[in-house]
Amino acid sequence: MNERQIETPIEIGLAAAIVAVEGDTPQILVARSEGGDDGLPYGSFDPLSHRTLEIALRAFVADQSGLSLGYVEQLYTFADRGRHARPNDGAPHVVSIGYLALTRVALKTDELPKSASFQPWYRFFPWEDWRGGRPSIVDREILPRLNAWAADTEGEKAEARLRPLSRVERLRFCFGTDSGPWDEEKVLDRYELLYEAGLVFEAGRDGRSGAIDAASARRFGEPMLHDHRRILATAMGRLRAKLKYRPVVFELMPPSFTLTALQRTVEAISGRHLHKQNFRRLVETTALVEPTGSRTTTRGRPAALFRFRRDVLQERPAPGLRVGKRG
Amino acid sequence: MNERQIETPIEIGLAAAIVAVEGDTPQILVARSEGGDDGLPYGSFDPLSHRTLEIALRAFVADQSGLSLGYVEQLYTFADRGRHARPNDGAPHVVSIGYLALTRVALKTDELPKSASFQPWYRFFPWEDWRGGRPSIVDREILPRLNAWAADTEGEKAEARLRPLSRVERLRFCFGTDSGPWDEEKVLDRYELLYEAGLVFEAGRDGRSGAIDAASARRFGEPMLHDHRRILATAMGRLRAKLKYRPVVFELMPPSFTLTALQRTVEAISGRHLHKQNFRRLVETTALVEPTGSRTTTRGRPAALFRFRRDVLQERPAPGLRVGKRG
DNA sequence: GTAATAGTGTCTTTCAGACAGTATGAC
DNA sequence: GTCATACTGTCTGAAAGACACTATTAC
Repeated sequence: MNERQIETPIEIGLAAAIVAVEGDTPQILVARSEGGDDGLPYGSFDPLSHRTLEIALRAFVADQSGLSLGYVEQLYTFADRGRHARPNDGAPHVVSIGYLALTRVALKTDELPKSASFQPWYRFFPWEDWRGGRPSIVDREILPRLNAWAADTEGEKAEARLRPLSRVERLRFCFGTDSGPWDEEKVLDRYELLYEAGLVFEAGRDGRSGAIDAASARRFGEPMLHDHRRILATAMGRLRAKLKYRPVVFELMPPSFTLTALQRTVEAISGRHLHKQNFRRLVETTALVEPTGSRTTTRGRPAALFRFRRDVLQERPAPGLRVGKRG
Repeated sequence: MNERQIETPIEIGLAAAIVAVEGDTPQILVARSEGGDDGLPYGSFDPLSHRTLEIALRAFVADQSGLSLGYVEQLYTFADRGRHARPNDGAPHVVSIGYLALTRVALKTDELPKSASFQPWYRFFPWEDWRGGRPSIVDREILPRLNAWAADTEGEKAEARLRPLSRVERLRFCFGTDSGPWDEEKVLDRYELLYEAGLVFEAGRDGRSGAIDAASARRFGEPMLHDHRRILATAMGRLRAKLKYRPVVFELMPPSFTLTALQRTVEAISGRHLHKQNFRRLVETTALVEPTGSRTTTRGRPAALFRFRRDVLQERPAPGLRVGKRG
């Protein structure tokens, strides 16, 4: 039942969504190509040089950007034909493996090579930031067009075999229409819906029928090369989910921080506003942090500084900040 | 910042953990090699024949076993050197992508090719079945040896750079020693711990120093070829986790079923006993099922039959059976 | 004093976990 | 009736979600 054969040259590509948070802006390391297009840092995997995928990833990131990554997590492997290259161009087939990585240094932008920079991730996903309430782009731009798309029953029929849900159902699932809830973890589902509806730039670039013109598409977030925006969407959703059951936020925080700064960071990532009191209680009851003893001196009342309690890693089964509907 | 090069021929292998539940036994499709060793169904990916990885997976499974898969989910991509082949044998480097698949038919064993069969998954992980209370193998075989391993501070030092947790800490984390909780989702962590401690057969086979002899190692579950048991551990952990927030159990159930049968299936997978009343309330409040109207005729009081309510897919944000400590 | 930010105290609702019971069939 | 399995009613305590209030600094 085991068989093996080689037919097409295959290349393994590694793409990394490297996240840092500065103040209340989550940032993503973006590599700009010669053509001026944005993409994720990308490198190919050579099994002779590196023993594992993760080692290779850390190496090429350090090599290209000088960043030493902390937390690294594999996301997903894509091998869809037609990715990257045009069909029949004789190029090797690319299988790309997406990674999420967290780092503390978003600041030293001047130490990065010229082609690389940290960019606010909501530039690529403007509809994902609900900290200031329901974003106007959802109601003004997205939902009207998606509703029109969902009303196209002809197009729907064509995809019926592949999709268990109807267009209206998917719309409700992704965007919580009809007063349904907004689930901030469904970043990838929403991006894919917008892609299929032809609203994002990449849909037109990939030659999808029904795609809107490139200029209008720019309103639906900055595009990225290849499927890098899709990988970023996967990373955002994964990070938003992971926050709740693993203490990964602390990978993004400095060694000591105020509780407000911690809350701002969680809010920045999850794209939602949290209740201050509930958040503090949550942090307290989970015993994820301990006071350092010192305090800040900013304007207003000075805040106590805290540090992450590494002990929780062994104490509790699944420590994280289980922020609920509004925290 | 983007670069590309090809140096070593690379082969993409797909390995599938195909799960079915029969009564209260979770089963896994096992392919037996000519040598009589167990492994997962395995095929290689040819980008010319198949457009996506998932399509290729479905095709080779259908081809080899005749099974048509329902739910399919990608797990993880491994590319560790030294996997599969001996070093320097000139063979292509193998990157293998693990998949979890669920299917309803565990029964038609006679239609499977001779080399394939469904096997109870607890044969490979005897310490993971806690339905009858704490398994004796944990206390009698595993913990004594792991405690001895954790007491070896010399060995510990060698791995200190790689591992943030000490051996004792990892032991507590994985097995909930010191009256800590048992987390049924940590299947992979436990397997990797046993591997590193040299207790499982694969550790000796891979030439790990400190591994116990092959005969004793058989007590720690049946081994599998390559890293297939590791992939199976990943699949089990993922499925146990997924049960709680997505309605995946129903992929394993017949079209109509009793609530008791549903509970047995959940228990079989999660390896824990659940409270009947709480389980029923859970199912009721989540509105995941609806009565079909008919009832069973077994001995004892006849049970009402239910079917999965497909509507929940669009109604609630993350429907699943959030079974808690004891359900 | 005012502006600004930090940090409680406590109420209500929901829901997980557990108790012990009653119902309906085959024999 | 007995045996076996299906099903339910309700208590308890722990959190989630929300309310409004007090505290400490700079100016």
